[in-house]
Amino acid sequence: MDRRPGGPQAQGGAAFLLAQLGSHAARLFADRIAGLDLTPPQAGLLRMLAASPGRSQRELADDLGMPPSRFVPFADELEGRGLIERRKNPNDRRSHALHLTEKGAGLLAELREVGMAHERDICAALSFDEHRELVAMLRRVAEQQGLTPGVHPGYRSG
Amino acid sequence: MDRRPGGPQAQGGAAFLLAQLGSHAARLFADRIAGLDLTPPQAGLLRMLAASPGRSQRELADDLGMPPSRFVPFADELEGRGLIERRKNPNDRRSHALHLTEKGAGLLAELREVGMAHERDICAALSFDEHRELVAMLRRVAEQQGLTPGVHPGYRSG
DNA sequence: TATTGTTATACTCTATAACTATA
DNA sequence: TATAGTTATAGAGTATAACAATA
Repeated sequence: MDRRPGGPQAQGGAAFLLAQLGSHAARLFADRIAGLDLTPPQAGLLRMLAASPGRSQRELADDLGMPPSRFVPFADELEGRGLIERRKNPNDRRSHALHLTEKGAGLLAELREVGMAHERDICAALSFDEHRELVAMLRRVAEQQGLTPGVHPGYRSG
Repeated sequence: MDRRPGGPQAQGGAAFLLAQLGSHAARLFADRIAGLDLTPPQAGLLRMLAASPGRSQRELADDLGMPPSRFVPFADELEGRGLIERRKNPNDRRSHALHLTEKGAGLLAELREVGMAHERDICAALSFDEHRELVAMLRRVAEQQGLTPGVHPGYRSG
């Protein structure tokens, strides 16, 4: 029986473990990609641009959970580093269509390798089958909670 | 086969899902306990004081991942609300021994109920057995990653 | 001389809201 | 008149470091 004060659910329940492990995993990931001079939101944008190129800044800002005004200097830096580019939209000249550059695509490839190493480290305690089961359960929970696959605005800093 | 750009691990791996679900669960929990006028770090301190009363501010600040200077106004507010109290330590008069008041213990009881409702909501997609399996796996992962049970400094804001 | 708690300051981060150009 | 992007400003939140009391 769990006698830790605060109640078993509070400290040992799935919700708490998810929050604890999630913040741990996010911090570790941030440390890893710092070696590529990227922050988690920056990595997120690169992935989003690879998945669906040509979207407007406003849409992307919404997905990243940041106000449009904050997105501007955020995109400025990546553009200055030659990783993304703003293309003029001929149909609506107010909006910019954002795209990954070749250099950006190259960095994204490195990012994927880092991501796989990260996955291995986080799940080191699990067997191959257990890992598969865990992913399947987490996916169901995420879906039931209405979370969009592949994007989360929980990123912090950057 | 998973063809989403960014790679299957990046967006669908366990590490990503943990981060996504963890931040989701943490945000939802923060919303819930806002009804008790508590932030996640405040709730964390109440639980810590119930688990091990009489510790010094420095120790508690370390566990919460905040500098001692920030802990001062943080504890001030809870003391002002009559939820915790600073007792003089007769052995070392530099340090304060922090304790939960009766009122603080009462609020902690409410907090537990909120925590259980939170747990049910987050795991609504899982059967009883699946829930048990998930918790067991997450505990193993957390232990292998060297995380301290019951405490995590990933809290934000408050 | 080192450590606990505290205070003060300076800085980063962020959102709000004003502004422009297109529609 | 409404919207995309941008800029400016003001506010919150935070850490760093100086300080006082005690060891």
